Amino acid sequence: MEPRIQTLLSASSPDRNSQHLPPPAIPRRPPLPVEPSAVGEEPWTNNNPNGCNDYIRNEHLVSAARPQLLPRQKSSVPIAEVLNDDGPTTFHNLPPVSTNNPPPFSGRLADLITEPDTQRSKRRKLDGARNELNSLTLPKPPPLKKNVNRRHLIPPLLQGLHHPPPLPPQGRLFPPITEQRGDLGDRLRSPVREAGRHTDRARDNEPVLDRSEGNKGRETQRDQAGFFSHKDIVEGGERIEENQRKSKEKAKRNKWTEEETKDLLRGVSRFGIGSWKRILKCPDYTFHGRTAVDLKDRFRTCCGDNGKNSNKKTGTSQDSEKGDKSSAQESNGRDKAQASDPQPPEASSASANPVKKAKSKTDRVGAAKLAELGIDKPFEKSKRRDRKQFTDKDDENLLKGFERHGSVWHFIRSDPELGFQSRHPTDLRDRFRIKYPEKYAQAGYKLKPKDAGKQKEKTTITDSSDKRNARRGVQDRAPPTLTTSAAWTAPSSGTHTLLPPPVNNYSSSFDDFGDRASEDDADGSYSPITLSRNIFDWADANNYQTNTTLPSLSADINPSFLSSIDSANTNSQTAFKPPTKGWTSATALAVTSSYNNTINPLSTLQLPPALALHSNYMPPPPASTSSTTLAPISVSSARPSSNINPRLLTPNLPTIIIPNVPAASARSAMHNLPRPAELLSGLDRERERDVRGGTEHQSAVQNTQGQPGEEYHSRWPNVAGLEEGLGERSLLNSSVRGRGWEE
DNA sequence: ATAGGGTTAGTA
DNA sequence: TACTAACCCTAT
Repeated sequence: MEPRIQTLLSASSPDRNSQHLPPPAIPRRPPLPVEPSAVGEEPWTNNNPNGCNDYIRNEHLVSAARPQLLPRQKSSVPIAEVLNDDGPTTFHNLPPVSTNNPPPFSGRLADLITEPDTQRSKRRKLDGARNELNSLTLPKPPPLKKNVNRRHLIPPLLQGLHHPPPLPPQGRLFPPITEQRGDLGDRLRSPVREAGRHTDRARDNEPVLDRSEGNKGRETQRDQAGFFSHKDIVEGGERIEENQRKSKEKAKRNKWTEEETKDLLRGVSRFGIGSWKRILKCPDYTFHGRTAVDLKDRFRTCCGDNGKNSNKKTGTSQDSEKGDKSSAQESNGRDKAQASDPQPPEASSASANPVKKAKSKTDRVGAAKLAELGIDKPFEKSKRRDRKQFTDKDDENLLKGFERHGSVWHFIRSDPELGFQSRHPTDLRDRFRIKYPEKYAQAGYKLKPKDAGKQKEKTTITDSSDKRNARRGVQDRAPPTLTTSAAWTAPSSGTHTLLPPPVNNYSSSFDDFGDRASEDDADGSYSPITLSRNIFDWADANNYQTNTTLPSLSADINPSFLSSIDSANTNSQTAFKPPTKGWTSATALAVTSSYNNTINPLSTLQLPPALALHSNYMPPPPASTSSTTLAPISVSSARPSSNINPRLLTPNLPTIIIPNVPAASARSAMHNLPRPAELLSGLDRERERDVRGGTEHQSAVQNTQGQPGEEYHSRWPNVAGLEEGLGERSLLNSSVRGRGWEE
């Protein structure tokens, strides 16, 4: 294989490299330290001004590895050159086939576009000469890493996917960059994008993250033959075409045939009004590309709103307080009352909606026709409950209930003061998700994609500012200010005061974090680690104890766990899915500590600046200190902590005492571990807890504003903290503790 | 009991 | 027709 590769390389490389592929010899600009770099960073995004650019330039790498699969590489006229002639955006930034020190690309779109021709030609000569040499001595593809000294917080998992795929001809379907500057900038600043970038990516060997619109965070995959699937690669481009096709298809109206209408009516007669999906799926009926909504609309067209929901009562708007909603509700009730008259649909609609009938007379289905279809009785009513709008008062009560009972929806429902007896617990949950998406997400629930999108936008700002804070280092920064939307679910009744971690002498121990943060940030690869709650399940299953010593934990680190962490680290939106089951938070933390141990002897304190486990609950902030800067905290686990004897805790091991969490939510919710600085702060307060000598369960309830031991009867979690074990001190200040866990 | 995805109603 | 919100279903 290798001789073959060499043969091919020597045959084609000199020509190609010396004449046509002049890579930049020197970086034109230093990489921007803060702003994520632009287009060049993400060769497979739609942001690329020239969709085939990356395809071409990476073809060298691919062809070196599999020349037999790419016979066109033998062409004396490299395809890159041919294509370069096509447009103004040439491939002058193409990397050499092999260089020991490939120059970093600033990643700025401007660099791609505005380079003067003179520079271009100069570089062409230089690089041509250089590449000629290289081509003689390089039988293998160039090394993937250009900066092996770069420290990784987590071992890279995605490096192997950095090869861009050879695109088929259709692969050049990347759409032109037409988005406006602002859009591009926004996209480039997106957290997903930043998270996906990797610290020491060799640009042409990078993992290809397809971040085209609607496909963010999705990793392009190779197919069995080792190629990236065409589908994945050109998906971004094709999606647009597909959408255009779709909208064209949608544009032309698909008129209902008589047979379809008959089938619809038969279906309604059989399954009842509202069972659109069932009707649609029923093989007895034929519909031409209809959706359930189409069926519903068609039925309304041909039969009006009659015949349905006759079970609905008037006056369901008794709690409607909004004028519009109320009136809507009432009219709804009126319609339903009318519809409750068990007369044939046609007769009902005729009397109830004369206007409608006149409007779509031809579409109306008469009783005769219904009889003809064998429908001689009113359509069965929908079995759905009445749709009942949530009023402002409802929302208010819902929030109140949430503060009172947490996310135990059936408690909220049962609370007589709140008046949700007619609702189902899930109704309350759904409404809460809609009305208070931030709180919902912070409570550890998964937002629906739509809501999540909104939520992401909100949190992006906070995340990036936190990152900048981290970059500045611990010493000279205030703890990240967490906005309500980002950090806390704040029961107004809360009286706990969580103080910001004081800056202390330990802070300097974390200078390395600042360093690392800036390192990572420079490349934009830094992101919080997101772990799934499955780690808790896993830990349970494996009987991990929170007092396990760090060394043993280190020894037990599952490689795939770290890989998974890295995977998650690459994309902050990716939930960590451990291979077996979960880990306890303590385990995860210890793992992290031990991992960082390779960096700094203060192993137990070494946490990434914003290591984020997923947390189901956020301890409520103090009502009186809403502006106080607080660290994101909260660690939880699937087990109550009261059975853990603090005396048994192993020195040097951070131990997280964990409140009970619903198993279901434990699987997917978010946790945020404190940052190192916050872990280091508040040491003295921990002594207070130890002196009190209560169980973890009790001592975790702590108020730093003179109300120690206040018990909060709710589902709010208590995070008892990380037990340092050095003397009487603990790493956690009070901010890492939430409310007591009393149920 | 709950989480999360799916379905349907209503509206612009 | 698209979209949102209310409601439903089902696996856990």
